[in-house]
Parts: sequence; C-alpha cells; structure tokens
Amino acid sequence: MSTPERLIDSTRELLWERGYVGTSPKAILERAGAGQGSMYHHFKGKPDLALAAIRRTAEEMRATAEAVLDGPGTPYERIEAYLLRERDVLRGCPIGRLTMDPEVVASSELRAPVDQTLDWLRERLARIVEEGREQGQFAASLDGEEIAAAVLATVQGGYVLARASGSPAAFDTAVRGLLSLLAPHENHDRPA
Amino acid sequence: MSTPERLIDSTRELLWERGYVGTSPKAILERAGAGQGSMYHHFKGKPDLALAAIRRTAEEMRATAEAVLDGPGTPYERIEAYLLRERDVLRGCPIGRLTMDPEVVASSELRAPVDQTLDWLRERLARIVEEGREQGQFAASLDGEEIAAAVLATVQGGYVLARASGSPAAFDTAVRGLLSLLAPHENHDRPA
DNA sequence: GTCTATAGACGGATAGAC
DNA sequence: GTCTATCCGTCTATAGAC
Repeated sequence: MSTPERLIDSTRELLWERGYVGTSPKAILERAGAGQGSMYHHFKGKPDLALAAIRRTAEEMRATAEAVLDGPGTPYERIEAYLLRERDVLRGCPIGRLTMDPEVVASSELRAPVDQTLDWLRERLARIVEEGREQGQFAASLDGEEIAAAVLATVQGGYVLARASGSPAAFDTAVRGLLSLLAPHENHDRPA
Repeated sequence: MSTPERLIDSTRELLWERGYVGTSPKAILERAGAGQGSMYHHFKGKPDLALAAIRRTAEEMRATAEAVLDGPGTPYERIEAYLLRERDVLRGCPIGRLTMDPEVVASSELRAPVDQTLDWLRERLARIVEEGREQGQFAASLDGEEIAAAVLATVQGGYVLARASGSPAAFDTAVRGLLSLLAPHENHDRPA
C-alpha cells in the first residue's frame, strides 16, 4: 500500500478510537510507519489528512448500508436487517462519534461528510418506510422522515448506552425495543 | 463561590463542550480565574478534578430527570414529558458525550458515574413502561427494559443527528417518530 | 491557599539535506 | 518522496516562595 494510503488508514483508525482532538500527527505517523516529511509532503496538515480519512470512512459506511437497505425483503425486513446487521458495537460509529468532537463540528469542511452521510441514510430509510406504508405494512399514521430519524437515533444512541455500560447488550436491547414498536400488526389500517 | 467550586464548574463546562481529552488544566484555570497552585492544592490532578465534575453533572441530571419522570400524568404522558422536555440540543448530553471519550471509557473510575446515571434512567423508564402496560396503556407484548433503552437511545442519538446537521430539528424529528410508535391506540390488548 | 518558576514530554508545523 | 533537525507553544505536574 502506498504511503498516502497508509496515512489515511492510520488516521481513520485513530479518529475512530480517539476522535479528532485526541489524535496527534505523531500517533498517525507511528501507526503508519512513516516520517513527518511524508505526511506534510502528501497532505497540507492534520485537518487536510483528517478530511481525506473522514471522506473515505463516509464512502465506506454508505456502501455498507446501501448493500443492506437495497437487499431483498419487505420494507420492515430491510429496516430490521439494517438494525440487526453485525456491528462492532463497543467501537461505536466512526461517523457518528465525530459529532461529539468540538473541532469537527466547528469546521464546516470536516462536518460536511458527517452530515451528508447521516442525511443520506435518513432519506434512504424514509423512502423504505414510505414504501411500507403504501403497502400497508406500516400504519398510515406514521411519517417516513420521523421513523427514519428514530431508527438512526436508536442506532447512534445504542452505541452510547453500550459504551457507557462496557457491554454491547444495551445496544441490542434498544434495537429490540424499537423493532417491537415497529413490528407490523395485522390491522394498522383499521379505523380508530 | 469558593475556588474549588469554581474549578469544578469550569471543568463541567469544558467537559461538556470539549470532552476530557479536549480539556486542559490550563483552560480550566483560565475560565475559573485561578492559578496552577490552587488547582493542585484542592485536587490531585486532572483526573481527580474531572471525576468531581462528572459526579456533579450526573447528580444534577438525575435530579432533573426525576422531576419530570415523577411528575403527574399517565405513563405515556410522563415518557412524553421526558422526551419533550426543553434541552439545549446542540450542546448535546453532558453525560452521554463522555462515552465517546477514549480516556473516560478507559478509566473505570471516570466511566462509573456515566454508566450509573444512564442505568438509573433506564430502570426508571422501564418501571414507567411496565406501569403503563399493567394499566393497558401499552401493548402487553412490549418489554419495559427494551422500550426504556429505545427511549434513551433515541435521545442520545437525537443529539448526534442534531449536531451533525447543525440544527435541533433532527432531534425533534426522531423524538416525534418514537412517540408516534409509542402512542397508545385503542386496542393494544386485542388478540392477534 | 495562592502565586510564580520550572520541568520534560508532546503538539503541529517548517526547513533543508538526501 | 522521505528523512532528520529544529521551532515555538502547550500539556500536566512539581517545587518552593509568599
């Protein structure tokens, strides 16, 4: 792998583990096995390298999610598959965790890929919910955007609960709770 | 206010804004208007001061939540009140954000108050859900612990979505979505 | 109790040799 | 392209005067 690639990879790992403020160029270089000169030759500095790393992570996450969301099954089943897909729960979300970083949030450049990724996910989920609503799988009273946001929030918040307790169990519990609320019943379209 | 109190307050603010790794003793001292000597006289060091600050924040959050959760209303209304209570959404959760901090998670001492606070909230919410289930306000098929975790996760994840987009709207959307799923219908106890 | 002085390591970046 | 040397400021903590 080329040196710039190794630098981006090391940065991605460290951003995931320690966030932007917690990651130093020195740590990146050590992990990548490169010297200072290499980094400043290929990148303008820490923010520039972080931007490349965040964009890469965002692309990858989007591709992973797309594979599940475009998969087979009813709308409910696809949302279920998204929620139950294997995750390294205790590591948290490599994109979501960046929203807790003051310097990422303060920089519109660094925040943009984070925002776009979560926004894309929300729209994608919202369309699936609408689809399920048209098919009568979900209650007509539900709103696609709202359910999509709740699904995404449950995932992001599930990571918080899991990391607080030091166990992935809390994530799974929250997801099961949401799924039990979302589960299709026989007569959603019954008149109130 | 005494010097130790001012130090704790400054630390609480900075932990909320920048997290543990992003907060330096120097910044704390500047905000508190104190010198190095004061801080190391009253506290053993940065971890010790942070622990005092986190404990204080945890206590306060618990008291705030308790006021809403022990308030009047049906179980659904109390959960609704908790979800809709006024929040400084873009600042995030002063307790939840600490779970994204590598040094907080790595220290069982610093993590303990975070874990305990979220755990307490979950149990408190779970009991309210169970209560609503017994009263027939919630479907018998729902699990108190699971719904409680989903409620908490929606809040924590709502902060993530809001901070990503730079607007509190996403938080509100997620909360509305969850409430629409949780809203009492007329016939939950109807046989499937 | 609070202050200043000092310490050694690290943060982020530049310069210039090879 | 990559390396080492160097820079100035900050990080966390200790020492010791007042």
